[in-house]
Amino acid sequence: METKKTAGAQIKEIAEKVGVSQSTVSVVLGGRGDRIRISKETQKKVWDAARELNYRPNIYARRLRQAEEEVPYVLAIFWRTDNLNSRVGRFIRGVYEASEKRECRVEVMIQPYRPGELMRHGEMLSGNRISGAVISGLSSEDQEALEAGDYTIPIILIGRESTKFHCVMMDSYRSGEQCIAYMAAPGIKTAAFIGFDNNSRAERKMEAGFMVGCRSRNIRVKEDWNVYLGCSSYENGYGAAREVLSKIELPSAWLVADSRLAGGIMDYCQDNGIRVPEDVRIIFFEESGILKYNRPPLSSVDVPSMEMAETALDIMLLACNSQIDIPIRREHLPLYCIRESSGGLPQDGEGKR
Amino acid sequence: METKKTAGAQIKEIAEKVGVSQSTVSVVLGGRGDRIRISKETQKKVWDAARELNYRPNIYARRLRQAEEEVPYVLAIFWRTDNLNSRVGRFIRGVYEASEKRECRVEVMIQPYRPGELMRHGEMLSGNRISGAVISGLSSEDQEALEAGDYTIPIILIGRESTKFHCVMMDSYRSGEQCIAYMAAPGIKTAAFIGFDNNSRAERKMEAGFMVGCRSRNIRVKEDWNVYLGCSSYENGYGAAREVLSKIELPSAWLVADSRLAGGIMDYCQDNGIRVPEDVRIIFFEESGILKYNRPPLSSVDVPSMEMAETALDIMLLACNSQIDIPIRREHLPLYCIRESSGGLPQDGEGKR
DNA sequence: CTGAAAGCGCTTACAG
DNA sequence: CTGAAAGCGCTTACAG
Repeated sequence: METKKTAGAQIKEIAEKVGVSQSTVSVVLGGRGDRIRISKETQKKVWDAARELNYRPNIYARRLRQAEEEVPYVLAIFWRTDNLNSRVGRFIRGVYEASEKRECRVEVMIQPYRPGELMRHGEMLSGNRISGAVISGLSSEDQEALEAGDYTIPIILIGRESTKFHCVMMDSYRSGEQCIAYMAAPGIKTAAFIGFDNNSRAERKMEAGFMVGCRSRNIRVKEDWNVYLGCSSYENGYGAAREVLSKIELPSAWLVADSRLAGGIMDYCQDNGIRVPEDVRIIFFEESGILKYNRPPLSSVDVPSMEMAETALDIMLLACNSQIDIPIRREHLPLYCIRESSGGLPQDGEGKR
Repeated sequence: METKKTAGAQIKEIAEKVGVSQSTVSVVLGGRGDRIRISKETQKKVWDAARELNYRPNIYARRLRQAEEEVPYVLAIFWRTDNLNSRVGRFIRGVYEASEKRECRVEVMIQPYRPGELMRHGEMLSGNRISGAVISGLSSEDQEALEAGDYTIPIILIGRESTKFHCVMMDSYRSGEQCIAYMAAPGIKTAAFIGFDNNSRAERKMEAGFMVGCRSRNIRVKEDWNVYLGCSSYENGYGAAREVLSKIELPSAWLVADSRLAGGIMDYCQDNGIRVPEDVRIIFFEESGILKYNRPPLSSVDVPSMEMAETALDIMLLACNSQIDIPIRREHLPLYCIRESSGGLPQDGEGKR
């Protein structure tokens, strides 16, 4: 019928070469030679032949044969190589904990991809070789290529809108709104947003939510007061703080789109006698393990990776089990680490929603 | 012979229920119903039955059947749930890039485990269901349990010594030595190490290397000058700097075991007119994306996760292909991010070895 | 101690 | 448009 597909030797060839049966080879290579009492001599011949023929066991065949009670789901997580930072760790943890909670076996494969090259792994997405896929860090280009394809498995985008696929994202607008809610206080008169020139859609939404939230609280904001930087650097942070402070009236509340600007901003304030949080309240986007250990401890908002992972898993399970045919879209509230820099410290010491 | 193993419905049952052949069911569920022109009606019946019987495809059977030219290696990475930070991302990236370099297909599974519960996944390690395993963050307890077992697949420990398994680690001793080499300069008179009470073996080695390196350069060090903290906090960093400065003569060079102490240490220096790097040169252990944006930019040493991943992959490939029977042990030099806080800035702006 | 044979759950050429 | 049958590469009872 069909011809042999895989390159490389298999158990059969080893058996032929050594002149023993396949079972013997299998037992030896499976490490059970001694237990089944295959002669030392035969064992050695088998190992030698395996090495010589460059044998590589087919893990899938083994797994199929040794079938477990419960067939696991195989979830592939596609993550951009240039973005493999701590968020991927939290995401993985989220998937793991959610799978425990749901009491289902999920095998997590992680597939890094370079921006622009997602479709090099296209065969994995369209070949029914996984139960579902989560794709993070998609560029417009990659998304377009992806949407041109046809898939039977559920595909879940993280942090990107799509009409064709499921998507799980952070509600950036509400996160901006909520930030000012955390910082608002009777005395606060003005507010400003510090972001970037080439800002993402999510960042623009966060800014919009922040501005609207300010206005609804009668905290004065102006497009003009906001600062847009070319990139993160100490100098840009320092300069941004100076620029904002030259225009606004204190006390003020700031939302900063990147915590790497913290050093420059905080130093400018300190150098100029601006007290945080008394004169300026600040929340930074993107939590870093180090913000907490600043003086004052710095507040942050971040993508709730663990929760988003849980949702992604749920969508996969749902899609695998009941053939939902319309894409699901879920927005999550961000993760707040509210510390002193934003004004009030919640009672539990460190507020995480 | 043997009885059916897996729970849940299979293609066969769906076929029986609907009254069609297995091929038809397979084609429909594989998303090729239209292409093969299965009637819409049959397709619907198949889907309905699949849902009703709670069908879950066996991915391994699919993969075996659709065998590719090259059988991939399946590498499982065991990582502690409480340690899923940015290092796991770098490690994954390292494995990916190394597998590209070696031109071999490697499927990376990531298996989080809770400290003390590694052996809950023991069956995965001993069942020949993967090509090899990398285990990071092993506790003594888990290691002991692990070493009691018997395995045919290569197991590679990250950052732990073992006589039974392969191991890949950072050369902490040399990293301490090298840190003082970076900070040494004619004027530097003293040096100190800031670490923790419950320090790890690796930390003790780093301290030892640092001390020896100092002495060999005639930079004065004393056990008494070193400070050992209970945990990381702003206050502990601040206090540690005060304590060290009360004993030593300037200029001095410090190696600090945790970059989260940076805030407190740098603030104490600033508050007391101690200039970094003129009076005190500092290197912190553990790189954080934010250190670079401090003023002065802070130097760090860190575990070279990507390189270690590459080595781990090489060991797995070697072990899979030639049955090395003695454990391999490889030590790596750390990753240095040398910035202004340690004195000299290398010519390329940011020195990474 | 070793071999012949069944079968894990799927997909795919092929015949009709 | 659908079915019968082969076979992916392994492991495992069972017979000898």
